[in-house]
Amino acid sequence: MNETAERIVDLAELAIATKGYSAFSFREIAAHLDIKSASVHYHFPTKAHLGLAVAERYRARYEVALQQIAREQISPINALDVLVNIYRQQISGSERMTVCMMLAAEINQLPREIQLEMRAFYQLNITWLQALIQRQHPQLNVGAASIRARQIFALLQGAMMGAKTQKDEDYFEHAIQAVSILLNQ
Amino acid sequence: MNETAERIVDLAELAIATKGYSAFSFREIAAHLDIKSASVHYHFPTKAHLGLAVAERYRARYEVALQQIAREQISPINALDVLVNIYRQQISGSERMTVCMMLAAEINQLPREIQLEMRAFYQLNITWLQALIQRQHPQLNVGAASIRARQIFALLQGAMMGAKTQKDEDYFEHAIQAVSILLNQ
DNA sequence: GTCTATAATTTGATAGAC
DNA sequence: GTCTATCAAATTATAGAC
Repeated sequence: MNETAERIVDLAELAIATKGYSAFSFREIAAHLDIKSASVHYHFPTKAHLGLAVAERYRARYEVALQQIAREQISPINALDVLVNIYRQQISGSERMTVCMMLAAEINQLPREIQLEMRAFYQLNITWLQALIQRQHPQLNVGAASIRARQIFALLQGAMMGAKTQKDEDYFEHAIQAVSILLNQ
Repeated sequence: MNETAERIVDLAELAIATKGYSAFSFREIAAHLDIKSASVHYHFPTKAHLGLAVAERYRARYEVALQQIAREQISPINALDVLVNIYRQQISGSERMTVCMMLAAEINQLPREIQLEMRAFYQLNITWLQALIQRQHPQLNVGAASIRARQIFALLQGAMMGAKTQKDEDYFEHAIQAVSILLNQ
């Protein structure tokens, strides 16, 4: 992927995170780059291709970031804090939601490949959280840890959605206070 | 609002909950009623009017339902269970998300009036939950109860989003197990 | 209250020149 | 790799007949 393609994906990611997949357009991306929409089609033949590129890169980055956290061998509590911070940074100080939240909400409207990519993103987060929970509670079995992981991830997603809807970053901070409650249960 | 207008709002609500505000169209609603889109415009001059009608009715129904639960004087735990059930019923056995979740995700794209309506819907739920939490924990101050309310509501929203994204109703059931954990903290 | 007809705009996408 | 030009379709919305 060359530099222009990369910038197209950057802008598409921002547009998806802010307006959603249904509402963003090739012409809008093109205008930001001072080129024509036909040129965007040169790099990504269809909207589905561009959307998939955004989703794939988004997941790949999380995969790297999550592995990085795991390698640092910090405590589960601190590791979870780092993850929360990654999400916090995405939404703070802007109208942006996250790619994950927007594509999750629009799941029924997405091309199949992007749907699968989103499910993989969810699974990546859940699996990582599950391992973290088992480090914190070595006696817990996989099933119980997986359930706890879903609770924490749901909380995180809901916290972001509420904060953006209410335009109130405290909403996020208040909601995620429950993350450590759930981790330590 | 006459019968046709009511059915238009019904279909618009389903369309918004399934595809979102950006993606639903007057023609689609009209087709389901075997009329033309111009006739839909007779009942609701603009898309913003129709969207607002959906949001207002949605909130009004919750207002009634929540008051009803409060009147029944059941325990906070059981009352919370009834609320969870209302959300569960909306999403179970279909591709539907909830109106609240879809409009929350699309908040940046919505006409101002619908944005305000959505914030009011959030506030309605939070306030109700806060009162419920204070019944369960009479010693808790308002601020702490409000924070706990946000946690529970975030969890509920995230649980629905995850279940629909993963097409896995167990995701919802697993995630909302944390509701009682948070209530009893 | 519903229709036909249509305007004005936007969108995803393609053909072909440069 | 970007452009012009264009297509086909969809969208919100309005005018005016019935």
